[in-house]
Amino acid sequence: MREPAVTLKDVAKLAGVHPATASRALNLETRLLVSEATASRVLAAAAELGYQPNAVARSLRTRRSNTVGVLVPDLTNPLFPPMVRGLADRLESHGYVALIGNTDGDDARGRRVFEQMRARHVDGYVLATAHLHDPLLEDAGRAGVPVVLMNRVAANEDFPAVTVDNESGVRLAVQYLVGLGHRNIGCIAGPQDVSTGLARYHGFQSAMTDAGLDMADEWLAFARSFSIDEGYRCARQILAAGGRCTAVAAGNDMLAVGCYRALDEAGLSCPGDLSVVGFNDMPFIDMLRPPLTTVTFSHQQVGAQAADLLIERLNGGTGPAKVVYVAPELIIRGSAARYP
Amino acid sequence: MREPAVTLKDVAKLAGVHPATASRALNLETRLLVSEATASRVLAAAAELGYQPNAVARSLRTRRSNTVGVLVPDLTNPLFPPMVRGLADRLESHGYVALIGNTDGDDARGRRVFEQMRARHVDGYVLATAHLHDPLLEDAGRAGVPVVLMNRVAANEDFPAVTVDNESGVRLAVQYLVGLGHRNIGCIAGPQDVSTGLARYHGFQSAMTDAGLDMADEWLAFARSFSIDEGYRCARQILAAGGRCTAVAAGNDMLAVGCYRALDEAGLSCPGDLSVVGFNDMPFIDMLRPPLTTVTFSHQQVGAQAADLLIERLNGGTGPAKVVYVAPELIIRGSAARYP
DNA sequence: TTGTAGGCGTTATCAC
DNA sequence: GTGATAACGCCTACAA
Repeated sequence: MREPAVTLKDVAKLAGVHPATASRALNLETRLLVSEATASRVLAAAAELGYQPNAVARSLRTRRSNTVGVLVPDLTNPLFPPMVRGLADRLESHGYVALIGNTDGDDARGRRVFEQMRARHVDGYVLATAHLHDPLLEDAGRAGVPVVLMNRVAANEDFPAVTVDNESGVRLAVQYLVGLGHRNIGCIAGPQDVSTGLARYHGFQSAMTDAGLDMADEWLAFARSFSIDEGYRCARQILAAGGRCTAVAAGNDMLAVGCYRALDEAGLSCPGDLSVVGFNDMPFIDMLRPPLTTVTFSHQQVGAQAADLLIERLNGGTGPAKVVYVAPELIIRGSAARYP
Repeated sequence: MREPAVTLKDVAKLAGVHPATASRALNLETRLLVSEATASRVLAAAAELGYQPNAVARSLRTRRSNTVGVLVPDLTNPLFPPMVRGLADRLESHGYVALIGNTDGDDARGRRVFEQMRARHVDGYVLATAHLHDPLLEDAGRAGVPVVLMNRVAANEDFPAVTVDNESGVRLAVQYLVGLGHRNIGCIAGPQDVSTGLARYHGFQSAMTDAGLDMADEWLAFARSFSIDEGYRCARQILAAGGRCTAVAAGNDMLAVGCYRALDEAGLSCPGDLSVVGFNDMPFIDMLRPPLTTVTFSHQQVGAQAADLLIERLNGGTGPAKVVYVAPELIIRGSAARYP
């Protein structure tokens, strides 16, 4: 039933050469070490037998695997699939395959997957899960494995990273709300231990200050994760605080969706009773009721750039870590209205 | 900079035993072959050095990898992330890690990823990409690697599989439309070379026949993929055909979303001008405008069951392939209205 | 109970 | 240019 795999030795025998020679002929880098004639004989033999090199054995010998570990905090957040796609496409075109791991925001799980990947000799990592101060990053740094951060950055800039300019993005959103006449603006901030949560909150603060507006504590809530549930919880908290909060800036679209749910449940309307802006412009968010006004950027591009940064490292590139900031753009849809 | 990895030999030396003994002490299965005392000495040494077994070497030796290859047609379809999550969770609890590959509906790409995974010695596959007649499946069968199908099944029932009962699901949806008074019901069918597309179309046909209704060719369109774009194209085609089609059953939610877009663009309203029902109840579909009436089932459960079926095979289970059908349920929301 | 030896499939480093 | 040999790190008969 189970056909024994054809190995290099088989190819060599059929071609009438030594396995080492066959190996040289089969690898582009070493093919020039071998005579034209034998090379083609080996290639023919390989084709005839349907030879597929055993990646595991090769990896053991070469200590490389042409494999990249990708850690994502939450695949069910539609933001990430396009990013992963941009990343995997680019990696693939350079001969690498991406191993995707979902951590569900669980650090312990993230570490397990990370170690598993290391045990499998991944050549590098792309982490979309980084905390500001992340022990995983220190370990990775110590192990000397190239690491690139995606979507999030770390507190120190030791690692190459790609992210949207979060602060500017939120400023765009808040300025827009202010321009619509809003003065009492609340904020559902994301987790403050990851860069996206922190930077967006900072952007909110500075935009409010610039506009000469005060931030009311009761209209400020911190989500423990970028999830719909947490957005819902925070929105209820802000709603319960009462007062005349007329607009809310959410730390990302998932939180904004949670906010929609809270409004629905309270019999309130968006943007009639409350204007809402999000961040990320994730897929499908334009089809909600109302379509969400949010901050957009190219997710695929973030992934592709992360791949580029990693490949640079994998090719031996050194020097200071590049941190790439992708430009955000406000995309105006229907979730924010003029006030009064 | 790069610390040399600690190996079994290091552990053995520190514990003052032979590497073979260390190996036995470290593996649960063989630990009983070693004296209590030395076992704990080895374990202590391993802990002290932070020993992590080299999975590549182990895999080369044992021809197993505790690794499962998962092929998904489109990660950006929100249906799949929860499935993958249910699958990965269950696999992980049995000591396996899932390698996720996205094929983007591209067969050639799917094959490349499949081969890559095979070269990495995955112990089995979970394929959500299967065509009715899929050469990949034959190859896999010949190679003797356990394969389980997820979401889709193959034409022959040689492979264990988990899927929702597509035919019944669509019948539920069509019966509902009929109950609302619709007589002129169209269909945006999915690709007919995959089981979901075919079975749902069959369900549509039989439900129409049972209801004593005729299917009009001009209100029938076949999508080339389960994508928003194709749903849009098909909906425009049906709209252009004119006549009095008052309801449409879409092959899945992505197609229904495309249908929404076509209606929007034509200045038509749903469900006012056209009732629409979908299939899958994918995440976020309940928040669209209008919330989609669709056929639901537990995505995580499909993934978890697929994992169970595979694990059974991996544990040497044999016998005829089980095909598990998960029960569908109609979930009524706002996209279908009474007619007239 | 522990040590020895061999090999999984490749590739790198020697010789020839 | 090609062949022989060793080694990557681990596991497992077999021997002691």
